[in-house]
Amino acid sequence: MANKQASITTIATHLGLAVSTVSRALSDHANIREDTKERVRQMAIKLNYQPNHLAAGLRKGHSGILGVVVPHISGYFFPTVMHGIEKMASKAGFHVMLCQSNEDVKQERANLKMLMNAQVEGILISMSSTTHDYQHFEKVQNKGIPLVFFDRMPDLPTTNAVVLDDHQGAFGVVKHLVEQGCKRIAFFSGPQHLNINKNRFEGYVDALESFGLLLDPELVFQLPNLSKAAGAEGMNQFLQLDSPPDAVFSSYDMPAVGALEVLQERNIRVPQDIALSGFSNEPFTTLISPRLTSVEQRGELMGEAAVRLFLQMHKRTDNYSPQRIMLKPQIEVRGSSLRNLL
Amino acid sequence: MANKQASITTIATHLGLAVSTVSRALSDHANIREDTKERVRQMAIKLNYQPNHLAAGLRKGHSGILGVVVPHISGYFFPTVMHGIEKMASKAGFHVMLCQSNEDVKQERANLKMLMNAQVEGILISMSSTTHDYQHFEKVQNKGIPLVFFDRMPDLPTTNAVVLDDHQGAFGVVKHLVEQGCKRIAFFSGPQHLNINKNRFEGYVDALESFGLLLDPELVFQLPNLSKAAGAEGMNQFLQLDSPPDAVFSSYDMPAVGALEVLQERNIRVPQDIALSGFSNEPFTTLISPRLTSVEQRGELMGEAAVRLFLQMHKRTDNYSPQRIMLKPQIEVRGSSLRNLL
DNA sequence: TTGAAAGCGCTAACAT
DNA sequence: ATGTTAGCGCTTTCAA
Repeated sequence: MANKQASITTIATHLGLAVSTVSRALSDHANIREDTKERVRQMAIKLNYQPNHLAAGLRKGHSGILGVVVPHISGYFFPTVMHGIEKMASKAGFHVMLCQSNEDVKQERANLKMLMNAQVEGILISMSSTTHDYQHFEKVQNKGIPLVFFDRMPDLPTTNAVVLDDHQGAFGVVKHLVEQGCKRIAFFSGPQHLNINKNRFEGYVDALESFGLLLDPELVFQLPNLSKAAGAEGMNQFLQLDSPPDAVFSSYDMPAVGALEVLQERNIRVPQDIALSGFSNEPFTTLISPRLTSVEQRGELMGEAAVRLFLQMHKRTDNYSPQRIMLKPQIEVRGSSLRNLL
Repeated sequence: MANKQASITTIATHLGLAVSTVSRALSDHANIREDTKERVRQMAIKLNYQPNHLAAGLRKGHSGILGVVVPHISGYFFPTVMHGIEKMASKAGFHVMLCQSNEDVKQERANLKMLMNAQVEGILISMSSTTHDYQHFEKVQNKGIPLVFFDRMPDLPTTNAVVLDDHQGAFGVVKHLVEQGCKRIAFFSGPQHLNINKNRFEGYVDALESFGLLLDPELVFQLPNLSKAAGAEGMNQFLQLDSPPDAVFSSYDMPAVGALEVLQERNIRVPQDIALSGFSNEPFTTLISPRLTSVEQRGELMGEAAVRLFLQMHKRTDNYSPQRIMLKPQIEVRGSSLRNLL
């Protein structure tokens, strides 16, 4: 029962007007008589006219589309960021085109290419974890398409990005643990080539130094992945040490749960014997017992800020000095690390 | 440093060929000499040519874009579905354009309009909870644009949809609870105008009847929202009854956690005194203690199936008889409801 | 205030 | 095997 698509031309013919007049009437151009506008609007409704963005975009030279590439649409963090992006973008009149790289550089490259073909006016991207060279990013920038990274970014002088201050987040957690009387603070670390993990680790190291604690390599566990099992493995390893830690700070929440389960099985008290903290503030942190101390990543804010940065770059096409926006993390102290309950 | 966009015309001029030849060469048309193709390809690379999808779409009369509308990009379920959608759509060569309605009909209408303007070739949508009239859906269908609902759908004869068999899921949970020896099974119900909640409730009711249990209205609590607090409220209400339930089945996971916390505070044992089940199988169900029995919703599968259904409809533009795909739920039995541990 | 006409980049008849 | 040409639906000079 498909109606034939009504176009501006259709309206024009029906009304005995020129297409240009109709076009202007529809975009509320000043030099069109009000009654003409009204007639056009009525006819548009009558014919169920829908503007064709493709045609308008082609003619005007911009598509009104904003491209987004995430490593994956799952878990808690990325959807939250996307929520912020979509909200802000649609408010600014942009359509969001979404891709996932599945943590694979090849797909990431394909995604960027495809988005450029779709004539997006900008791309917001969080790098895949397998991305080590950045030529595909340069290609985008060379085309003059604003490229904004969020959360995961390459460390280049040309990088525009919105990131969490992971260093400060990690530093703050360690500070808190020290205040709770912890002296041997262990660390679960993620893959170091991602800026976020590097910064979390450095925040941990710097905090130890600041508070006069030694960095013991035995107390740093490289997570093979970000699962509960990985955390359990790390925890078991720590417990075999001659002098086990009195706190474990995990770069991610899920491994912290793995650690917690190991501790509960062995009847080691949390936080009294070993305090625990994660990072990301996933919703489940408040559902487990004890509740898990963690660092809020401000995903929605991050998404909004990324769009805002894009909008800035979009305005000034002249040479624009790269900008990095650092969001302040917020440490959510909960039962897993809070010893002084009074 | 923005390169001037190279077009097919640019390539043609550089090579002294006609645009049509270049166009054909690039799409690997049979009637073009191999060496010509090669020259064109080389020049395309040299000039850093990127095809313009807008132009191609306009000319060919289809955009290669698939529109998706979700109530919100947050929580666990919708991102999971989107993951499946994006995966499948990109495999089929479609770009995904994403909107959220924020559970607001007005925004939902605006989203559909916008997607139609963007000339999407189909729309996958999960209805907002405030949608009660369906005219905007009919508009889409009248334009001949395939419209596929997932999870939340209007009950119309024209509805194409992929949904979970919520009735069967709920029935199965009650059956399991009965098998665990529960006799007074209470229910947390969601807003009844959404098909999913209606079906879950009916599954509960039908199961009670099947197993010879009476439906006691006192044991049905209408959730004011889907929060932990709502579940706690319902649980407290049940506990004040003269004869409280020995099982609570919540239409959603989060309220079940609220109920669990109330029970733990009062030292009521789960599952021995009161068994508990949720619905949705959110990741946190395996992180809390006891682990929460729940119903897996197959989000990724649902997304994939929705795209597949769209692809079917897309092929046959002739009159297509509406199809509804029912995904089989899977009941994940866990500690919160498992009494016979041997 | 309105109209005529060109053209965005591409594809697809229809030539040759 | 390649070229010529028209046109997708829209915006925007330029002209009236």
